Amino acid sequence: MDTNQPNDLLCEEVARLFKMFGDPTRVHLLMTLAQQELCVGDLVAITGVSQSAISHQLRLLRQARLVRTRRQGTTIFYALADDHVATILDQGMEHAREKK
Amino acid sequence: MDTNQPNDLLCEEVARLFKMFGDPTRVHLLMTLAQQELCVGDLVAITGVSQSAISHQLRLLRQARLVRTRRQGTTIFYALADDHVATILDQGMEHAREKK
DNA sequence: TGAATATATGAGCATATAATCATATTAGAG
DNA sequence: CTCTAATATGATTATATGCTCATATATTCA
Repeated sequence: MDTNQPNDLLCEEVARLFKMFGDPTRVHLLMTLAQQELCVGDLVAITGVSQSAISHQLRLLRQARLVRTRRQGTTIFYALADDHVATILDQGMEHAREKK
Repeated sequence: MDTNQPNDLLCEEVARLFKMFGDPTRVHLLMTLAQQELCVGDLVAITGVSQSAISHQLRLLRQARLVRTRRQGTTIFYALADDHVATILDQGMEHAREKK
Protein backbone atom coordinates (compact mmCIF):
# COMPACT_ATOMS: atom_id res chain seq x y z
CA MET A 1 0.00 0.00 0.00
CA ASP A 2 1.17 3.45 -0.87
CA THR A 3 0.94 5.91 1.97
CA ASN A 4 1.34 8.71 -0.57
CA GLN A 5 3.99 10.12 1.73
CA PRO A 6 7.06 11.13 -0.20
CA ASN A 7 9.84 8.85 0.94
CA ASP A 8 13.35 10.02 1.64
CA LEU A 9 14.97 8.12 -1.20
CA LEU A 10 12.67 9.69 -3.76
CA CYS A 11 13.28 13.13 -2.29
CA GLU A 12 17.01 12.62 -2.49
CA GLU A 13 16.80 11.49 -6.10
CA VAL A 14 14.63 14.42 -7.09
CA ALA A 15 16.90 16.83 -5.23
CA ARG A 16 19.96 15.35 -6.91
CA LEU A 17 18.32 15.88 -10.29
CA PHE A 18 17.32 19.48 -9.65
CA LYS A 19 20.69 20.27 -8.14
CA MET A 20 22.10 19.85 -11.63
CA PHE A 21 19.86 22.71 -12.76
CA GLY A 22 20.88 24.81 -9.79
CA ASP A 23 24.09 26.32 -11.09
CA PRO A 24 24.27 29.21 -13.59
CA THR A 25 27.08 27.68 -15.62
CA ARG A 26 25.25 24.38 -16.00
CA VAL A 27 22.01 26.16 -16.86
CA HIS A 28 23.85 28.12 -19.50
CA LEU A 29 25.25 24.91 -20.93
CA LEU A 30 21.90 23.18 -20.92
CA MET A 31 20.05 26.11 -22.43
CA THR A 32 22.65 26.38 -25.15
CA LEU A 33 22.52 22.67 -25.88
CA ALA A 34 18.73 22.85 -25.97
CA GLN A 35 19.16 24.71 -29.26
CA GLN A 36 21.76 22.52 -30.89
CA GLU A 37 24.42 19.93 -30.44
CA LEU A 38 27.80 21.59 -29.78
CA CYS A 39 31.40 20.65 -29.02
CA VAL A 40 33.29 21.61 -25.89
CA GLY A 41 35.24 24.36 -27.61
CA ASP A 42 32.05 26.02 -28.80
CA LEU A 43 30.55 25.82 -25.33
CA VAL A 44 33.67 27.41 -23.89
CA ALA A 45 33.44 30.24 -26.42
CA ILE A 46 29.71 30.78 -25.91
CA THR A 47 29.71 30.72 -22.15
CA GLY A 48 33.01 32.51 -21.66
CA VAL A 49 33.88 30.04 -18.91
CA SER A 50 37.25 28.30 -18.82
CA GLN A 51 37.73 25.03 -20.68
CA SER A 52 38.52 23.22 -17.47
CA ALA A 53 35.45 24.50 -15.66
CA ILE A 54 33.24 23.60 -18.60
CA SER A 55 34.71 20.15 -18.77
CA HIS A 56 34.14 19.60 -15.07
CA GLN A 57 30.53 20.72 -15.36
CA LEU A 58 29.92 18.63 -18.45
CA ARG A 59 31.14 15.63 -16.54
CA LEU A 60 28.55 16.24 -13.83
CA LEU A 61 25.83 16.62 -16.45
CA ARG A 62 27.00 13.42 -18.13
CA GLN A 63 27.01 11.51 -14.85
CA ALA A 64 23.50 12.75 -14.20
CA ARG A 65 22.57 11.55 -17.68
CA LEU A 66 21.30 14.96 -18.67
CA VAL A 67 23.56 15.15 -21.71
CA ARG A 68 24.91 12.60 -24.15
CA THR A 69 28.10 12.71 -26.15
CA ARG A 70 29.16 11.82 -29.63
CA ARG A 71 32.78 11.64 -30.64
CA GLN A 72 34.02 12.74 -34.04
CA GLY A 73 37.75 12.44 -34.21
CA THR A 74 39.24 14.48 -31.44
CA THR A 75 36.12 16.55 -31.07
CA ILE A 76 33.33 15.60 -28.72
CA PHE A 77 29.82 16.84 -29.32
CA TYR A 78 27.38 17.29 -26.50
CA ALA A 79 23.61 17.30 -26.70
CA LEU A 80 20.71 17.08 -24.27
CA ALA A 81 20.04 13.48 -23.33
CA ASP A 82 16.29 13.70 -23.91
CA ASP A 83 13.35 16.05 -24.27
CA HIS A 84 12.64 15.88 -20.58
CA VAL A 85 15.67 17.99 -19.86
CA ALA A 86 14.47 20.75 -22.14
CA THR A 87 11.01 20.49 -20.65
CA ILE A 88 12.29 20.99 -17.13
CA LEU A 89 14.40 23.93 -18.31
CA ASP A 90 11.37 25.49 -19.99
CA GLN A 91 9.32 25.13 -16.84
CA GLY A 92 12.02 26.93 -14.91
CA MET A 93 12.31 29.71 -17.47
CA GLU A 94 8.59 30.16 -17.58
CA HIS A 95 8.38 30.40 -13.83
CA ALA A 96 11.32 32.80 -13.71
CA ARG A 97 9.73 34.99 -16.35
CA GLU A 98 6.38 35.11 -14.55
CA LYS A 99 7.98 36.52 -11.44
CA LYS A 100 8.26 39.96 -13.13
CA MET B 1 16.45 41.66 -31.84
CA ASP B 2 16.72 38.50 -29.88
CA THR B 3 19.92 36.58 -30.44
CA ASN B 4 18.24 33.58 -28.85
CA GLN B 5 21.38 33.19 -26.79
CA PRO B 6 20.58 32.57 -23.15
CA ASN B 7 21.84 35.58 -21.23
CA ASP B 8 23.64 35.34 -17.94
CA LEU B 9 20.96 37.05 -15.89
CA LEU B 10 18.32 34.62 -17.04
CA CYS B 11 20.60 31.68 -16.33
CA GLU B 12 21.25 32.97 -12.84
CA GLU B 13 17.56 33.40 -12.16
CA VAL B 14 16.71 29.95 -13.44
CA ALA B 15 19.56 28.43 -11.46
CA ARG B 16 18.43 30.26 -8.32
CA LEU B 17 14.96 28.83 -8.79
CA PHE B 18 16.08 25.24 -9.33
CA LYS B 19 18.52 25.48 -6.45
CA MET B 20 15.49 25.61 -4.19
CA PHE B 21 14.49 22.18 -5.52
CA GLY B 22 18.01 20.88 -5.07
CA ASP B 23 17.93 19.92 -1.42
CA PRO B 24 16.24 16.75 -0.05
CA THR B 25 14.70 18.51 2.94
CA ARG B 26 13.17 21.22 0.78
CA VAL B 27 11.91 18.67 -1.73
CA HIS B 28 10.32 16.74 1.11
CA LEU B 29 8.63 19.91 2.32
CA LEU B 30 7.40 20.84 -1.13
CA MET B 31 6.16 17.36 -1.95
CA THR B 32 4.32 17.23 1.33
CA LEU B 33 2.79 20.65 0.82
CA ALA B 34 1.77 19.62 -2.69
CA GLN B 35 -0.79 17.40 -1.04
CA GLN B 36 -2.16 19.81 1.54
CA GLU B 37 -1.61 22.95 3.50
CA LEU B 38 0.22 22.21 6.76
CA CYS B 39 1.64 24.02 9.77
CA VAL B 40 5.29 24.02 10.78
CA GLY B 41 4.78 21.52 13.56
CA ASP B 42 3.21 19.04 11.18
CA LEU B 43 6.04 19.48 8.73
CA VAL B 44 8.55 18.88 11.52
CA ALA B 45 6.72 15.67 12.49
CA ILE B 46 6.36 14.42 8.93
CA THR B 47 9.90 15.10 7.81
CA GLY B 48 11.57 14.18 11.07
CA VAL B 49 13.85 17.18 10.70
CA SER B 50 14.40 19.62 13.58
CA GLN B 51 12.08 22.58 14.03
CA SER B 52 14.93 24.99 13.54
CA ALA B 53 16.12 23.40 10.34
CA ILE B 54 12.59 23.30 8.96
CA SER B 55 12.04 26.91 9.83
CA HIS B 56 15.28 27.92 8.12
CA GLN B 57 14.33 26.01 4.98
CA LEU B 58 10.80 27.39 4.97
CA ARG B 59 12.27 30.86 5.06
CA LEU B 60 14.29 30.14 1.93
CA LEU B 61 11.21 28.75 0.20
CA ARG B 62 9.23 31.81 1.28
CA GLN B 63 11.90 34.19 0.00
CA ALA B 64 11.90 32.33 -3.29
CA ARG B 65 8.11 32.73 -3.33
CA LEU B 66 7.61 28.99 -3.69
CA VAL B 67 5.36 28.80 -0.65
CA ARG B 68 2.85 31.15 0.92
CA THR B 69 1.80 31.41 4.54
CA ARG B 70 -1.42 31.92 6.42
CA ARG B 71 -1.50 32.70 10.10
CA GLN B 72 -4.16 31.34 12.42
CA GLY B 73 -3.47 32.37 15.95
CA THR B 74 -0.01 31.22 16.89
CA THR B 75 -0.01 28.62 14.16
CA ILE B 76 1.32 29.34 10.69
CA PHE B 77 0.14 27.29 7.75
CA TYR B 78 2.27 26.79 4.70
CA ALA B 79 1.13 25.92 1.20
CA LEU B 80 2.64 25.91 -2.26
CA ALA B 81 2.58 29.38 -3.76
CA ASP B 82 1.12 28.25 -7.08
CA ASP B 83 0.55 25.30 -9.39
CA HIS B 84 3.81 25.90 -11.16
CA VAL B 85 5.72 24.65 -8.15
CA ALA B 86 3.86 21.36 -8.17
CA THR B 87 4.33 21.10 -11.91
CA ILE B 88 8.08 21.48 -11.63
CA LEU B 89 8.14 18.91 -8.84
CA ASP B 90 6.14 16.48 -10.94
CA GLN B 91 8.51 16.88 -13.85
CA GLY B 92 11.40 16.04 -11.56
CA MET B 93 9.66 13.03 -10.10
CA GLU B 94 8.70 11.77 -13.51
CA HIS B 95 12.27 12.12 -14.74
CA ALA B 96 13.63 10.47 -11.63
CA ARG B 97 11.23 7.57 -12.02
CA GLU B 98 12.09 7.03 -15.67
CA LYS B 99 15.75 6.51 -14.83
CA LYS B 100 14.93 3.03 -13.56
C1' DT C 1 0.70 41.03 32.94
C1' DG C 2 2.88 36.47 32.93
C1' DA C 3 3.15 31.72 31.42
C1' DA C 4 2.83 28.61 27.59
C1' DT C 5 2.98 27.32 22.77
C1' DA C 6 4.37 27.98 17.98
C1' DT C 7 7.56 29.78 15.00
C1' DA C 8 11.66 32.54 13.61
C1' DT C 9 16.39 34.00 13.80
C1' DG C 10 21.56 34.52 14.59
C1' DA C 11 26.08 32.49 15.32
C1' DG C 12 29.08 28.87 14.57
C1' DC C 13 30.68 24.76 12.33
C1' DA C 14 31.26 20.90 9.13
C1' DT C 15 30.62 19.63 4.57
C1' DA C 16 29.70 20.49 -0.32
C1' DT C 17 30.50 22.99 -4.38
C1' DA C 18 32.67 25.40 -8.28
C1' DA C 19 36.48 27.57 -9.84
C1' DT C 20 41.66 27.55 -10.97
C1' DC C 21 46.06 25.64 -12.19
C1' DA C 22 48.75 22.06 -13.72
C1' DT C 23 48.90 17.90 -16.01
C1' DA C 24 47.03 13.69 -18.28
C1' DT C 25 44.63 11.43 -22.01
C1' DT C 26 43.03 10.70 -26.65
C1' DA C 27 42.92 10.89 -31.63
C1' DG C 28 44.48 12.55 -36.04
C1' DA C 29 48.23 14.55 -39.06
C1' DG C 30 52.51 14.03 -40.88
C1' DC D 1 56.24 7.39 -33.60
C1' DT D 2 55.99 12.31 -32.61
C1' DC D 3 53.60 16.59 -32.57
C1' DT D 4 49.47 19.04 -32.01
C1' DA D 5 44.70 19.99 -30.98
C1' DA D 6 40.71 18.83 -28.16
C1' DT D 7 39.12 17.29 -24.00
C1' DA D 8 39.44 15.29 -19.28
C1' DT D 9 41.13 14.90 -14.64
C1' DG D 10 43.35 15.64 -9.92
C1' DA D 11 44.68 18.74 -6.29
C1' DT D 12 43.81 22.85 -4.07
C1' DT D 13 41.20 26.75 -2.49
C1' DA D 14 37.51 30.02 -1.60
C1' DT D 15 32.82 30.34 -0.98
C1' DA D 16 28.16 28.53 -0.24
C1' DT D 17 25.14 25.59 2.16
C1' DG D 18 22.55 23.21 5.81
C1' DC D 19 22.59 21.81 10.19
C1' DT D 20 22.71 22.57 15.50
C1' DC D 21 22.32 25.20 19.60
C1' DA D 22 20.73 29.00 21.94
C1' DT D 23 17.68 32.64 22.00
C1' DA D 24 14.15 35.89 20.22
C1' DT D 25 9.50 36.97 18.71
C1' DA D 26 4.57 36.54 18.49
C1' DT D 27 0.04 35.15 19.94
C1' DT D 28 -3.23 33.13 23.09
C1' DC D 29 -5.00 32.30 27.56
C1' DA D 30 -5.47 32.63 32.51
